[in-house]
Amino acid sequence: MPSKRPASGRSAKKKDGSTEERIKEAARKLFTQKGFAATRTRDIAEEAGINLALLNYYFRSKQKLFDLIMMENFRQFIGGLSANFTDETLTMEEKVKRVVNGYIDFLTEFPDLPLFILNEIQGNSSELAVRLREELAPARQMFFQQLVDAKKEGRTTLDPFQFVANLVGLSVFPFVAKPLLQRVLNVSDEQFHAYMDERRKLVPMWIGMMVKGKP
Amino acid sequence: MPSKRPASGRSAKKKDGSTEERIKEAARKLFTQKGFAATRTRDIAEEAGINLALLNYYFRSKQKLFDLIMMENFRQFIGGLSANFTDETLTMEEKVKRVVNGYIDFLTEFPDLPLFILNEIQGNSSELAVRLREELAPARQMFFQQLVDAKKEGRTTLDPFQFVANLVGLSVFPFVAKPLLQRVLNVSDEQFHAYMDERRKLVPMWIGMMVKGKP
DNA sequence: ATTTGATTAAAAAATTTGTTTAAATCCAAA
DNA sequence: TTTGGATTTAAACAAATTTTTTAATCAAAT
Repeated sequence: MPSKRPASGRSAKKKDGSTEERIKEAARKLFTQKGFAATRTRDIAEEAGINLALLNYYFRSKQKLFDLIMMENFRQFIGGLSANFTDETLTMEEKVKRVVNGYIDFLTEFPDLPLFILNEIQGNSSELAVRLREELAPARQMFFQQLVDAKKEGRTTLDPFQFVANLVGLSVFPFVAKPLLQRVLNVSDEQFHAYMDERRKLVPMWIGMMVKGKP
Repeated sequence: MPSKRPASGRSAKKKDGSTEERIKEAARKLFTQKGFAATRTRDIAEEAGINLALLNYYFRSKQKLFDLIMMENFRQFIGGLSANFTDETLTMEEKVKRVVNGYIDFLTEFPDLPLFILNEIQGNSSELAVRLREELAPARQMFFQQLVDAKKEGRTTLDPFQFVANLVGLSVFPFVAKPLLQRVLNVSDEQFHAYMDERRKLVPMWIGMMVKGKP
């Protein structure tokens, strides 16, 4: 076994990035696309254009590599959320706007990330689950408080659970179901993108209507 | 190799259903729960309480068994949708009510089906994609017509794509994200069920608000 | 009673796949 | 230029898994 991780020295005789980085990117692509079990180390090596043994040389094992990728993906996924919701200076409406826009930006760039996350949370539970709650605890706390206040002042009757389910359902679900929606409704990639762009304004508006109550 | 598929004769010396059926049910459970790659034929055999060789005896291969299960799952998933949307006698509001209720019933019973379907559609494409469009073509046709009519009469400005994205997002997404929502918002299984029950009325109401336009 | 299909246990064969080894190559510093 | 460690490669290894085979048992139908 290699005594120590190779220094981040020079290398990268081929084209772009260091080989370590190329392996990570290839792994990220395949893991997020097909999950852990369905991804073979050989595929990662081929995608990265490197020798199979290099994968273990740099990352010790498939599992270690996967854990690394998963954690990075995960951090990115909830990063924006937490930041927006713990901002004291923002009104609820403003938060919603920012979260929706943030997700649409993010998911346009990494469309297969949410499905990956959802799969992992269902299957794995242990590792992810704990970190999930920890990292989102402050945001949840602040959000609940804000909703409770609004309820007291009679500005809404909407339960926090339903609120979150709707917010994330309306913003991230279209990306999760992108292939399905596109096929069933006969929508091109460009059209889909345009629809998502529309939703930057629509979703906050709809959420607003839901919050205000039943007419 | 077995020359012909065993007749569906009697047998079933153990407890319930024919062994063929028991294998299928075990396979359905594991495949939908963990996906193709992560499921071992040994696990299926054990879950079904039968000998490993029987799996190949009845279904030839893991892949064949999987394809069978997938198609059946898939049919069930879109069955209700199609039926409701092609019913000429129903108003749009009534359709929405029925689809939402249908999904909540269905997904309460088979919570991990949608994630399975979404994964398959993303990964596989070819086989599923074609059948998907074929089976839903009449429903789509009728639904579009109805929406176009409503637009003409000024009853709505909502695009069909956004309509469907919202409808399915609000009804099925909570189930897809169930583990995530439960952990982050600290919700028990019973509470979750209660929330979903609430949504039978809430979602149609929200959809109604969205259709009517922006206040 | 004989036959036939269903079922099991065990093992073997065949494949797939993660990991390791041993040797070659490369590069910067001595 | 030589040297030594980092990097890379081809090949093999080892373990897991799917599939096939063989032989034996059992239950029902002929």
